[in-house]
Amino acid sequence: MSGVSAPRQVDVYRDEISQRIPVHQQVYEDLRSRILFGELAPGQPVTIQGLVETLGAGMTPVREAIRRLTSEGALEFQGNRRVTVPTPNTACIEELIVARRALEPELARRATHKASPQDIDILEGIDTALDAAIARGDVSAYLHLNYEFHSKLYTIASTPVLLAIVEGLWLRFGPSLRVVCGRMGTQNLPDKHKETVAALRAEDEEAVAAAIRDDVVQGMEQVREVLESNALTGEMIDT
Amino acid sequence: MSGVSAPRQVDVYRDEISQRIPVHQQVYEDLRSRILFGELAPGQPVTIQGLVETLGAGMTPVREAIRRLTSEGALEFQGNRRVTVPTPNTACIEELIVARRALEPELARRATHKASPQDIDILEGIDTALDAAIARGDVSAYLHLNYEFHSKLYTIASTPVLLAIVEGLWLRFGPSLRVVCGRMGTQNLPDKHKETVAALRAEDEEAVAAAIRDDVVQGMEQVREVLESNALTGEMIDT
DNA sequence: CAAGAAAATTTTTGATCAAGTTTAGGGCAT
DNA sequence: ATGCCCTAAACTTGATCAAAAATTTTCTTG
Repeated sequence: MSGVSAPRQVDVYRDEISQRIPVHQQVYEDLRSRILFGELAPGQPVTIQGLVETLGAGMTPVREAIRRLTSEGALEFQGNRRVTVPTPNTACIEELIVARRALEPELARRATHKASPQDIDILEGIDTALDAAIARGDVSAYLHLNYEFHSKLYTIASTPVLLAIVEGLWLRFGPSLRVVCGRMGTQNLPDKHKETVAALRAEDEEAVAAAIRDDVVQGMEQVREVLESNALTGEMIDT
Repeated sequence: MSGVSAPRQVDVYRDEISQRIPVHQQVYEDLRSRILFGELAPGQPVTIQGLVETLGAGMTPVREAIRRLTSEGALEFQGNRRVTVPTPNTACIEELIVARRALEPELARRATHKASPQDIDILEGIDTALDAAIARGDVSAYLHLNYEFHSKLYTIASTPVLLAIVEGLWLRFGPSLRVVCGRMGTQNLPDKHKETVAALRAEDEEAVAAAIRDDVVQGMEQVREVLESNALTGEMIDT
């Protein structure tokens, strides 16, 4: 071809801003966020073609995202080719409690000495915003900020394997958290974030681990309660 | 609710013979097995088109299988569109030790009371075959049977969430086990399977958990040792 | 004649493949 | 050693085929 002095068409676009993110990655992140924060309710079916139309993406990327989320437990094969957001039962919640209680304090412990003062400030800032969200009854903001607090803390630990496991756990009970808020409101959602921040400032490993353990157990117990009362009242899976 | 809901859905004969397994599932299982048992070495690149040609499958199913395994930690994005079998470093092994030590004894404990005499017989049979494999230096058989022993035990626990997590852990250190065997042979690979079986027969939860804990720690320490000696001797990792 | 259920048809959705487009990495020339 | 170009591989789309759900039709029975 000629093009001796021909400028290449895509020469400048390769800056940092461009960041060619593959479509399957975008779809994955979008779906993941919507599941994690309860925008897709438990039991809700997720169809490939529906996502293709909604997101305007091709079929293969959507399939890849669904496979990925299925293997993370965020979606569930419903027997015959159907995929839904899972509805955890009591036994599942029990397992999640065991796993979170075993792993998250460990992550918190490892984050203790690695947390810089700025990190702790950020965590405190998240918690402040979280309190504000609770005060005005903003469920979505509460869910996002609560996740952000834990995620930030665990990221500080710099333990990628443990982090991946725990993030997978959050995907499993995330949809239920919104149901809990719908039942109990945001007022009765105590946490141990201030204790966590104080223990981090004191660099007290055990105290950080204990605060996170209490936070985790407290939160999961509420999920279990609401789940059991839901199972009793009626299986209303309305749209 | 429409109370009719007559079970007019006649069960298709698909139970026994038909069993139409999707291609993406077959590819997933094939790849998973090859990674878990070290047929794909750590660091080895995995290309989509290579698999398409090797397996004779289409591109979409292969992509789905790779996404799934990537999200399970069995494969790894190598930055720019490249996928390889991960090469765990010491920090990664440390994390795996923490996670396995936290979760597998818990699974074993829960399996104790659910294990039927037949289940225990099966476990003992696997261990006998395992000893035979060690005696004749059959690395592949050793790897398969060792996995089978643990997998069988954890399946008995009937805790799907914990099981999924632990199987994910196995995928991460599986490729390294073959490297360990290549270094140390099969003779010096002690386990605590007989102690486990005896404790199961006695229905002694704590003893079962302790045996599995020792087995896990013992095995992972060997992985760590070989990994460190490998890191010292040959930096064969591409820059 | 009406009502309900079984069967057949339609329609929606999932699974797979093949072709076109884009991008990263290696080879080659200067 | 540096920069351009070319190849090979990843990414994406659209089309096609098969399977399952929804709907309609028809047949049987009270």
